[in-house]
Amino acid sequence: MVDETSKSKILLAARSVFLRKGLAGARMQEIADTAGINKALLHYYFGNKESLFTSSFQSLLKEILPRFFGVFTTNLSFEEKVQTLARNYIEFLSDHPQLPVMILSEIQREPKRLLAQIQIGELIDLSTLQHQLDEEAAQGNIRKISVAEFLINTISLLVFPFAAKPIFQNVMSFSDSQFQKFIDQRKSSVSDFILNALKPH
Amino acid sequence: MVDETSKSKILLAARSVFLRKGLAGARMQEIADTAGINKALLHYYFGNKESLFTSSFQSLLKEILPRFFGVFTTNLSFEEKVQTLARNYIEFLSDHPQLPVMILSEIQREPKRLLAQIQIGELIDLSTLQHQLDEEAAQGNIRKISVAEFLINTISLLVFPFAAKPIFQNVMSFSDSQFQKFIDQRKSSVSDFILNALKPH
DNA sequence: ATTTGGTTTAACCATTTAGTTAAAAATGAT
DNA sequence: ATCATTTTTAACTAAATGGTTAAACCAAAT
Repeated sequence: MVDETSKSKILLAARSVFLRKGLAGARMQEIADTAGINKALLHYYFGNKESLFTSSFQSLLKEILPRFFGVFTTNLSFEEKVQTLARNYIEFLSDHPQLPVMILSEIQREPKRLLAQIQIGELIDLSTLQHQLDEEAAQGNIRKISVAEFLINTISLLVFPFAAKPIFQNVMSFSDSQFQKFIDQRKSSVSDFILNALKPH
Repeated sequence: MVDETSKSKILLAARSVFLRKGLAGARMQEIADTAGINKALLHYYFGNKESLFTSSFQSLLKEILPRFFGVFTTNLSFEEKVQTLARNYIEFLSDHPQLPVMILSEIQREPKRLLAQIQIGELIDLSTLQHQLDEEAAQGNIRKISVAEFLINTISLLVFPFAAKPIFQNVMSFSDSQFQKFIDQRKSSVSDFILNALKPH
């Protein structure tokens, strides 16, 4: 059963408007309209714009972070982890292509306020992942690589194409459906690319 | 000799403020103050905020695009092109880490207005690059790869770490200098990563 | 029937901000 | 010295916008 309280309707609406306009560009009135309620109720529940933004950001992160990093707490093999990660990211971001840019830009603009909410440490144990990478390297399955480099390379390949979607489509003269086709292929091609790059000499 | 006209001082100041605050978040007064002139002169030269934004964006692109894509019009070998690309991107973005997010977010927010200014076609000939990739593949130097996939993978690996800088530093507990050290290593490690990924079976 | 909490209405305030204006001052070329 | 151009000053307008308020309304629970 869907949560249809006004509070959650507001959070959903705020998410959608902030996603398109950012904090500074969003209008409280538009959020109220989108939520199908009035401006007074916005302030009744959330006090002011910033606190609404923070709340909506928080509820968003709560939803997506486990989806993005949950795979690291599984028992999958290294190869399977990479493949699962790629599928998870690409499938979710295909439905929310504007998400990366909005998150990145709001964090860049006010890092302290938002970073506090991102406690990835609870979702991904860096030292365990580093152990797995070392283990694979010791067994000659992959080259030696630091967890920092592995993570940033993997996430870069998965997320950036969505962040750069409009400019990429422009450069390549891709229609929306061509872009989506290209992106779908990446579910496998990105993991191939990464696993190849990590193949021992 | 540096161009010290008011007009160019304004463009520089606008660039810096828009870079930090974005179009909606920027204040004309702050731009005037940064430029060391008054608000009336802003409007005297640029009429309104949007036209100032467009002008400053245009002057910015004119400066950075050749730096980013000029390598594709050289006679360098494929390997050297990748290496040069990596160096160029990383060196420039190290000095302007906020640039990617601001460009991506403004393009996402108003694609038509800004994409018109990005005529990468004049800087990078896709079919020539595709030929070079095919050629290398035919000679057994690399795997077969489309120009779209090659470009997006390469640019992703080079640009995304800067876009994600604050969150990455947070996750990794990297200080600024640790981040810079990590980034410096990527001048070679990214090209290695790419060239490995493209090594034939 | 009354209370309670959520919700609407609609008017209102205060502030910020883009943009304007007109006159004066500075600057530099002729 | 004069003239055109650039720049400043400072006050002003108009609009947008975040936020407030108080009274009324409604539905469900008691």
